[in-house]
Parts: sequence; structure tokens; C-alpha cells
Amino acid sequence: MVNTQIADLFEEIASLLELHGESNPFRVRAYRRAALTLKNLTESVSDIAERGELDDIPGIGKDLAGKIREYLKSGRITLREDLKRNTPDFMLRMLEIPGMGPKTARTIHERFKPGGYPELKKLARSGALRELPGIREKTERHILEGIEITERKHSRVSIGEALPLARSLVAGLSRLDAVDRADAAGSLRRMRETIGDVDILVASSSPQAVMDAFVKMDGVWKVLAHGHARSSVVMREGMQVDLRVVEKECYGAALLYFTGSKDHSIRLRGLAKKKGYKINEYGLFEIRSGKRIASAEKDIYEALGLAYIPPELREDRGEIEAAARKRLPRLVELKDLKGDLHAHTDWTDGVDSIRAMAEAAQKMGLEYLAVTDHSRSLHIAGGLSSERLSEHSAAVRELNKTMPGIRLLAGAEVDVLEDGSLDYPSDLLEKLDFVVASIHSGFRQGKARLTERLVRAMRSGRVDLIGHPTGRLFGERNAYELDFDLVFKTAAETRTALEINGCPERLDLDDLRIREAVRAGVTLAVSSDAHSKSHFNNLEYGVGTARRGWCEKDDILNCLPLKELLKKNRP
DNA sequence: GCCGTTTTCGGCCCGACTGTTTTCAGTCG
Repeated sequence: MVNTQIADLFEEIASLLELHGESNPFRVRAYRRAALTLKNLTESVSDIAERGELDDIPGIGKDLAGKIREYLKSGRITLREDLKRNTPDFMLRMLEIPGMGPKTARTIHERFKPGGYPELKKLARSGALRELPGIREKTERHILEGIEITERKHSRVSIGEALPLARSLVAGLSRLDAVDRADAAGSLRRMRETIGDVDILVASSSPQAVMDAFVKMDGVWKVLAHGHARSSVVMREGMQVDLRVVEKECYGAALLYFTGSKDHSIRLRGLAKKKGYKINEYGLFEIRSGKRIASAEKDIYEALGLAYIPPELREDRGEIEAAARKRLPRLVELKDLKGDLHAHTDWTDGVDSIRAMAEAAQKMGLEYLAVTDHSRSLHIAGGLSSERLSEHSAAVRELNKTMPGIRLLAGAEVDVLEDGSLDYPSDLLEKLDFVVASIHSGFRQGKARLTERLVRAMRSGRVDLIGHPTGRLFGERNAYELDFDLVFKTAAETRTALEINGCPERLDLDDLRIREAVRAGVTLAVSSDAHSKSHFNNLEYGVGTARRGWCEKDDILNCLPLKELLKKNRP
């Protein structure tokens, strides 16, 4: 996507400017901010450029608009080419080392011009770097450790990995006598689909004791920083965890600050300043008197004239304006889900029986579960033949007689074949209670044909829900391109729901597309796509993503009680 | 480089930790 390409170039320009000693930090920030804005855009900048509306984008002025146009026209940005020509590749890569910023990278490069990590390591080991100003033995050691961390650390991990780790750390910390309260903050609390660092906040009146225990916790590999208010460690799996300890009185303000996002915080602080206040992690203060006005999250928002903004919305994507007008959505919650409409069993590629899955769903407090095993063409997953599907439905219905408290729906996840037809005959689908249709093959067909497949499936009149609509798989496969205007329009017209697949490797649709879909009047469904009992946890990730997409309860099909679901589905 | 109920100049969020420093610079979130 062209937006991402330009965003990456803007980020690169920002780093290059710093390396070249750019004296105006705000110029650098302007590029970084613009990069983030572009990544958050759902519309392609080339469309916006065609309408001549580039400088309507916040943070994009005359100059940056010009650079975007230059890229769209020529595929290059002259400033970036010029800077790049005068910057060795490794100088830029040195910035990836934690603790290594532009000033240090530049100093080292000017004197030694190392061409890669091996050379830099040799310099640090030999003690050669310490002849530079500001660098002594400890800095050398930190550079060596930083390189080691860079080599070990994988980039962002899915929330499915990060959340359980964070919860076990929070539980461990909560057991300490010195700890009054502990929470995961940062991008985890905002339920971002991927997590860079895990941020944990603790309230305690004996911070040093908490910190000392933290850096010695199980699984800690390296200690990056160990202070009395803040510490950072790297876990054996390579994930960085930052811990911040504050007094109980500041907990809300610290939670606000530590949850971010950075851009949301910056906006809040700007607002505060205009009102004569100052926000830091200890509270909201009146500048004139130095008095603390508020410290709970809610109270701080209120003092700024804003409604309370749930963490999932704190991305500076219009939530501050909406909060000022008291027009924030009432976000869907996990407890609003009445059922799950997409799950697999040991009839195909799931590991648990229909009964075991039903019991697990019931334990989650669900009223209904659609059992949607794979269709015949998906051989790799042991897709059911037409005959087997009939037996499957019969087994599901038989079980309903013996299991009070949960209603099982006989369903299928039917493949949308390469020509857009469905993988079971129409009369067979007609007999099912619930039909999920998904694309599992032919991902490379291109935007027009993939869109046409989904449109045809929706127009078949046999499909209730489109499963994982963009096919993305975290770390494996990017979302395929679709004509979303057409997909959303068709979904709304045919009253076909689109899935928010809660599997953490999918989270498909993603937050931005969900928001677009809601605006287009599309109904969504949060599904677990569970392949085992434990996967019903996925619903939590799905709801988190739905909330990031500004979904209310009424936008979600499986928030309907069973009766209404059946009525709506088969009128 | 952007932006404007402090509007075309002069601002731009704020604090912790570390190391190399005697009062601060660099980096990070």
C-alpha cells in the first residue's frame, strides 16, 4: 500500500535528519508524526491527492504534501535520496541498537566508520570506543549488550503471546506484599494487535522492594535499567518488559500516561496546557498554583472537558474530538457476546469433540455455539464430504437434546471456491442453521477477482457470515487487497455479516477496516475460530479489536440473544 | 515542518534513567 511506503520513507527521513545533526527537533517530529498519520489512514493517499486534498490531512502541510506528490509521480523523494547518498547504511542500522541514538551513532561513525556489527563489536571489545567524548567503559559494554539484544529480540509479537505473559507477570507482582495494585498498560491495555514492549504499572509505597523483586523474576534474561521508579528487562523469549512504580495517589495519572498512545498523550497535554494545566504521570496540576487538580483517569479527562475515553480508542484517531462533543461510542464488551458463530471440532481440524467444545462455550457464559467445520475442498483440514456434513449436523442436533443451557447450531465453514461458488450444493446449505463462508485458496488472484468471489458468495443467499475477510496471517501472509467499498456495500445490502476473527494471528478484519465497515452500516460478528477448547479466549482479542474499531453492541451479530439471532437470520 | 479562541511568528509533552559528568547530554517511552 502506497501509504505505508511513504510512511516508511518519512520515518527514514526523520532518522536521517537526526543523524545529520538536524538542529530543529520539531522538524524531525513533523516527519514522524506524518508517517504515523499516513499509516492510520484507510484511504489511499493517491486518491486524496487526486482530489487535491493532501494538505487537509492533519500534520501534512504544504511541504510534506509536495513530497507525497513527488513520490506518487516519480516513486522517489529527492530529500531522502540526497540524505541517503550521504549516509552509510550501517550508520542508519546502528539506531536499531537499544540505547544507541543519533548522537552516539554519529560520533562513532565519524571516527571509526564501522561497516557492520562485527566491526562495531570488535571496536567495543578492544576499548577503542572509549577514546570518544562521552563514551567510557560502561557505554562500550552497553553497546555490546545492545547488539546482543538486537540480534535476539524479535520485533513485535501478537497480543496472543504478549497478554498471557503480561498477566502472569502482573499476577506475580500482585503477590508481593509491597504491591497495592498492578496492571498491564501500554499497547496491551489498548489491545493493539501486536505488542512491542510489555508495560506494567504498579502502585506501591516501597518502590525499591518491588523493583528488586521484578528484576529477579523468573524468565528475566537481561536488566536494561533498574531504578526506583522505573526498570526495564528483556525476557528470555526476547520480549522487553518495562515496569513503572508510583504511589497509590498517582495511580490513575500514571495509568493514563503509561497507557498512551504517545500521540493521544501529546494531544491531552496540549489541551491541558491551553487550560493552564500540566499533565504528568503524577496527576493533573494547575500551573499557576502547582496544585494537583485530578489524579484519576476519569477526573483528568473531565478536567479537560472530555468524556472518559476507553484505552482501546486512545490512538488520536478522532476520539478526543468525539469525547469533547460527548459523542463517543458505547463500546461493545466481552460480556455482551451471547454466542460464538465460528468454531471447529475433531470432525475436521479441531482437536476437541463437539460436546467438549459445547461445554467450554457454556463455561464462557455463551447461549449458543455454531459448530462450523470445514467443507469438502479443504482437504488439508479434513473437510467434510456432503454425506459427512449431514452426519455432522445430525450429531450436533442430537447433542442439543442432551445439553440444556447451550444451543448448538448446525453449521459449516464453507469454502468460497476460486470462481466464487460455494463448496456445498445450495440445498445442503439451506438445511444448516448457520453458514460461514471463507476464502482458503487462490489468494493471488488479485483485487478484482477476490472481491468478485466474496460478492458472489454474499449474493448467494446462503451465507450468514464471511470468515476472516482479508485472509491475513500474522507473520505469514499479508491481507489481500479488496475493493472494500463494494464488499461493505454488498454486505450491508445482503445483510451478510463480516467477521472479526479473534484468532490473534488473524484479527481479521482489523481495527481500521472494522471502523469503515461500521460506518458503511455493515453488521459484524466477533468469532473465536476456535480449534480447541482453550481457543474461546480468542473472543477477548476479537472484542478488543472490535472496540478499537469503535464497535457498539448493536453492531455485533452475536450480541443478539439466540431467539433474535434465529429470527434475523432466517426470517 | 506544522499550526493558529496565545493566528503568520513562536511555539511545539514531560519526566526517568544512565553515564560521564560537577550540572548535564543522550536516550527512551
